Amino acid sequence: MQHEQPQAKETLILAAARKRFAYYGFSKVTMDEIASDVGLAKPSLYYYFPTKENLFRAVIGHEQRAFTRDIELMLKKDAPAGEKLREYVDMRIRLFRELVNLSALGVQSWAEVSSIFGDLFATLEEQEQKILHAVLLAGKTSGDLEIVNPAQTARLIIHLLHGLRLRTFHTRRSPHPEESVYADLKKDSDHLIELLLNGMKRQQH
Amino acid sequence: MQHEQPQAKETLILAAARKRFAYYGFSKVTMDEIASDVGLAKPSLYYYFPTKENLFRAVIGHEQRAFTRDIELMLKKDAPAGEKLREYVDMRIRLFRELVNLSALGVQSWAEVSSIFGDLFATLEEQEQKILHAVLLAGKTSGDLEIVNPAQTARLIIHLLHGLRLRTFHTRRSPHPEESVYADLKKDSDHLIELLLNGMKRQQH
DNA sequence: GACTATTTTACCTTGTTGGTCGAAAATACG
DNA sequence: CGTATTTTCGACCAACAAGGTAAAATAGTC
Repeated sequence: MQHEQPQAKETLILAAARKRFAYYGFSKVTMDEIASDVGLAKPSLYYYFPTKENLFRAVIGHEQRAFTRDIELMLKKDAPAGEKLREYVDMRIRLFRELVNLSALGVQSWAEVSSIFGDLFATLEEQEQKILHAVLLAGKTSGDLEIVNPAQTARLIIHLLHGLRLRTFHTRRSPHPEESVYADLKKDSDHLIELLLNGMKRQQH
Repeated sequence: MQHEQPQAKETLILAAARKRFAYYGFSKVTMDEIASDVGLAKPSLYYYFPTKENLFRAVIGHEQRAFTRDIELMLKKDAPAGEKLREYVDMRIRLFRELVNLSALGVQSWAEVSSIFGDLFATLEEQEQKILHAVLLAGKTSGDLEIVNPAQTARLIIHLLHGLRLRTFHTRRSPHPEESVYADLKKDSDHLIELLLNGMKRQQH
């Protein structure tokens, strides 16, 4: 016999977990804290989520799905491909920033935590490939962009943007990247997109 | 033989510790992390500070001394006692907020952490008593305020403001008080001061 | 080379924390 | 009211993290 709204409790736990992970990062948050936040004893959490890692991944998955939904909404707009590309970059940096916050680290390296993300990243990259491919294809079809191979170009853009994001790990000095780190990332990313768009724009006669 | 600038290393450690304590709170910060931040191995910290608690208290003491210096600067201004009282309240709330951040808590209660503050609070309260007494006495002397017993009034004000600050612990729901908690505290504190000033203001004829 | 200051490696002890289990409590239904 | 199911919790365990120590190594100066 089902209690009313069992998923409601799961949602509460996810929200509480997300809040703490976002501030303290994965390793510094304890299951005890999350349990207290939702008014339960620690063992109760294991009724809904088998492990701490599982709970963390559920939080990440939730963020990713929200990101994907937002991207899809953005793509539905009637806008030139270039504008969609720029918008996509902004949204991707926001997701990246959020994931960095969610896994903010003590002595634990990013490598340790990225193993928890595991296949979540692979899934995200697949989605990104589809998104960018669709954007570039639409641009080619509409005549906005000159692209020989949209799929290959999409993959290159993804790799370049990823490389720019990776660079932020090598320049940071404190547990949380300073605002300037994200500002620099955005500047570089926007610059890259503008250069690529200039190269892809069909000549105006 | 002295290495160059030994206090320099202490200052670096204090700065690194303060930064981490301010974000993560006393219990979640590890000595390992602080050591890494200043490029040392953990045992090196114990060369400069005997315990983690000692380091924390040194950080708190530093904040307090800065607060006291700022207060003394403010008091040197040529301004009416009422205005100085209002300014004092603002500065005291800022210090309180900073100390709350510096000791932000996981499951650890404020009571546990306040034992670390120990005599630091007693020292601070002594200073506050002197400060407020001086302000009220100056007001009485200048004719701005009607006060029978400035020392007793100073003590009452300190206790009332302290009570308002204590209330914030019973209403908070997350590891870090929301902005609104401090906004409410400021509103109540300002209101208190205005009421007291109205009662103390010498009648204008 | 002697002396002092600073740092590090290796280590110890204790408490924390992820996680489990069995039982109790709460809820729903006939 | 009895039974079934869901949810919760106190007590507990094992592994590891973290505060702290000691001895040795390193660096600087005379």
